[in-house]
Amino acid sequence: MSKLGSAPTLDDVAKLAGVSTATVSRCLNNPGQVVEATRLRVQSAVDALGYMPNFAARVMAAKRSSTIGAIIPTMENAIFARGLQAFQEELHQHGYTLLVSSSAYEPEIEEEQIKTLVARGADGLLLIGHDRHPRIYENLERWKIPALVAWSYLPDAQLPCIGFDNRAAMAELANHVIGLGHTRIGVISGISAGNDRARLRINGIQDAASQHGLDPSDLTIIETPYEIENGASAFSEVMSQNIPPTAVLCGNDVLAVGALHRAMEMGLNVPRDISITGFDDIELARIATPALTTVHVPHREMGRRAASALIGMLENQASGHGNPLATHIVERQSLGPPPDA
Amino acid sequence: MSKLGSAPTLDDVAKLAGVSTATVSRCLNNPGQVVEATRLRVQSAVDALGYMPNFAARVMAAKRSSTIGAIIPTMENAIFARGLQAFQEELHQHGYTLLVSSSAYEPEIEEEQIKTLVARGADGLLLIGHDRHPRIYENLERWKIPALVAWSYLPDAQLPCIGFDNRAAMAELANHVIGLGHTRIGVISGISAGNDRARLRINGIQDAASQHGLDPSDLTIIETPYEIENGASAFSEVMSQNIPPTAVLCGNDVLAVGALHRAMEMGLNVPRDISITGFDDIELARIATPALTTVHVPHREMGRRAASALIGMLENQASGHGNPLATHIVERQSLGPPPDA
DNA sequence: TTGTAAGCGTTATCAT
DNA sequence: ATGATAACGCTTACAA
Repeated sequence: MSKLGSAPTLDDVAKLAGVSTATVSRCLNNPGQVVEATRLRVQSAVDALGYMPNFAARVMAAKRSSTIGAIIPTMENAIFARGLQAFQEELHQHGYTLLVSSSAYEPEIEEEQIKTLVARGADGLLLIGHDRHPRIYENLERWKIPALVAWSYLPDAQLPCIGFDNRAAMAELANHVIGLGHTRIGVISGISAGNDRARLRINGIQDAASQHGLDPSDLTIIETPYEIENGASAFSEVMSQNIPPTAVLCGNDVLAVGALHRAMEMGLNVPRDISITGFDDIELARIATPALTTVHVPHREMGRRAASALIGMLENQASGHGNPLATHIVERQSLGPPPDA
Repeated sequence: MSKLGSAPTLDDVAKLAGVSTATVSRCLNNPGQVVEATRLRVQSAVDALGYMPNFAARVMAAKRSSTIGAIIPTMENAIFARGLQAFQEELHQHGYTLLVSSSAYEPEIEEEQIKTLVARGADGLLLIGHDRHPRIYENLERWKIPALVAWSYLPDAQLPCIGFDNRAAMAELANHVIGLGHTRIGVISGISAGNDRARLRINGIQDAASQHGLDPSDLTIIETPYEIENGASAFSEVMSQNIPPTAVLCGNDVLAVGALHRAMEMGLNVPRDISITGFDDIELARIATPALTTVHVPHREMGRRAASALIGMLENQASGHGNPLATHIVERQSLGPPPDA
């Protein structure tokens, strides 16, 4: 019997409708199994009481939550926003709810968040990138909870993944930059430790350098957390060398916008005096001044595909594996030939 | 008895440690009540099994979840990011977990999200702004679930609130603009229906106009969803009048950045040819070109205070009511005197 | 200090 | 088509 002022329960509804709790439960979950007349009676009892099923009780009894958990590195900028949005839209269409939390790029926080999400009964997990402690993969296996990695495609990863080839994508851009005549190149990267996307993008630049006969160890590489302000500081640092670079490739658009801003403050004209590029193609890249030349990532499609793949793993024991997504360079105004060309 | 390959339960831990489930539960929740020796034994059983308490079961048994739900209008831009971040940090310090969902500025979605969060056992709710269907307030009361409104302070609101006076804040800015000599003023607002913040900011501008002997009905007001692109279109529209305004006040920084960008595309110099202002003081405002003159909102403090107030309501039946927070104008480069002054 | 056992609100398996 | 009833995994009086 429900106490006054608490949320009504299945039992309250059943009593009011004059049926058993089992019937009420069926009305809610398998309306087809119940005859029209009873269904109507139950429905009005539900409405009258403002009944809402108790989620915890439902999860316990059904042993599934129709909930997917996602742990993303940050919500502070738009890097993951579009992809996650598409991910959640696709999940919603299939009757799943998304629970999101962020790890602030901290491995320990990510591990804690994974536990929290599993404890909350998530049926499956979306993780960003591959770099994490082996213990986490062991636990996931032990708990038998399907997980999918996004934002990074690796052919031989431990977990199925939906994403793009960060290394090749950045190499393509770097090749283009070098092809324009740049030989002194600065790199402003995110912190690469524990972040395969950042690491692979650096590798991509190194690949392109080697390929063009440049010495990869001549690259000036600065690593800094993905924040606009840090992009600005790193730009100052990279430009303060004896022979400053003529092009600065940034690990993402956020860093690039910071660099762009600092260049302006330093009285440098982009791209006449210095070229700057980004990665991701978030909205910021379009509205920056000058608009940012960057690598376009198909965020929405990645989110959609990740959702389908994960649902496939949950419902059809599908492998979840797919093919890498294609990226492409978006040429805007921040990249040009080197000044002395 | 737990089946192989499922997550271990309290019972498994109890058996392994040779104690009752009650004792294991105490070790986890009130370690003080248990003697050192047993505690250690239990702890190693927990570790050995990789035990994680089942959240749903815990919520059912304890009848509280230590979870707070927040429904914010959007995650797509940074408007709510900082405040929410501070909110969640403060909650975390007090042992609460935050569950966030977004309503996309849709009243029906918000209502659905509230139900979902309540069904999931949220102990309390954070809502943005006051405008919503009375039924929602009735339900909240019926379910006896404490809720707090943030981002808008209203002295006689139905729910306790932590926020600032949107009307006065915008009036202060408008007064400043008019004081500079502007008489033809355009307004690019968010959709005001169902959004008291947007509505009150418009009212603030109207207040300032009246106060200076201008006719509030002479203001050109365009309402459009908070997106950069919309700010740009609205700017075109507001400038296409016979006698265009010399200053355009935007309902938030996102719209203002769009307007700024379009002004540049139109070959207008800001602020020489046209002044543009924002509201919120998000990071975007600082890095825009030119940097945006805007109203600074103490987002982090608001988030912190909201968390404290809500926890107070949950734990000490405190009223949750506080005083309005102060805002202030941040003068940067997008506002100047009118061209003909 | 520790154990026993009664719930918590559903779902799902049997009967009927 | 519907009704009993046994789980589900945990917390918390109450007993010992």
